[in-house]
Amino acid sequence: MKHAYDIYSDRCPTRAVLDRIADKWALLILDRLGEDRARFNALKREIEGISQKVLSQTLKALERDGLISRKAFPTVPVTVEYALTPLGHKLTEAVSALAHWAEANMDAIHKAQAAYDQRVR
Amino acid sequence: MKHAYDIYSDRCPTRAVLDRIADKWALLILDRLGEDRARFNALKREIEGISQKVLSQTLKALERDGLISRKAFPTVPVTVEYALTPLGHKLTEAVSALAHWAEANMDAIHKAQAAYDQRVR
DNA sequence: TCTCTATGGTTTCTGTTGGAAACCAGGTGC
DNA sequence: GCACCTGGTTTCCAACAGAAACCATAGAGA
Repeated sequence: MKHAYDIYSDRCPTRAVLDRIADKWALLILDRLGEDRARFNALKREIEGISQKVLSQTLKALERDGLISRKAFPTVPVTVEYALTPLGHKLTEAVSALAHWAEANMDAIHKAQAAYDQRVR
Repeated sequence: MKHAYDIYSDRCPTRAVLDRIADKWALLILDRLGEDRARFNALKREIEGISQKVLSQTLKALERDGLISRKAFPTVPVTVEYALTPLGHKLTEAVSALAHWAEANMDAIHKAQAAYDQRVR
């Protein structure tokens, strides 16, 4: 057995991790940082719709999990740069696949939704 | 251009889709149905900690998006079977990768968290 | 008959969360 | 002094998640 964890188990610590990465904003941040490092306000601008609070919270959580790194430069005004760690980088393949699956299969989903709404109405 | 969608854009419909699949319970359900079809109460038992309400809601949403199918058999008591559609099946590779990344990298995350908590304390 | 089981849900209530906006600290230019 | 840049934190309210109760149907057992 490679590891004793079971994602289906209530008490398994992997659940807490899944809960964190199975989050719209965390996924978008990881996907964006997979392209290149970025600063706080750049993330805020590029990931449209994210609030400062949620961005700040999510970055902090991702940093605590060792998925991203935070570097502050004593410039004026202060510059803070976020980047993927090696651990986080391994994640981005899966994350990227998920994010871009949504882009690639949007049409099929639209059709399914329309069909469902017609059936159920 | 293969498609005109941009996951980083606020108004892009892919955002709604990402919001739905970037959900702890939806991911676990999809991952579980990737193994084999299952009935309502089987899902409820196997995916520990999910409530009936959330399971019901999530299944309904996934069905509307065309990712899973629902079949009701007029047995007594009624039997309802959920399974992946072809569209949903394409998703499970990415979903599975995400869910099992959490299992595989739990140790590294634990270490990162401990290190972070020590630094920040 | 009356109760207990099972099925697959819906409803109700309450605590936690998410997002919008305001606020904050430090420093520079006008 | 005043505005403005950075990267945040705080405040407030509406929306959501989860726990528990409830529902309809029907078969088994006492």
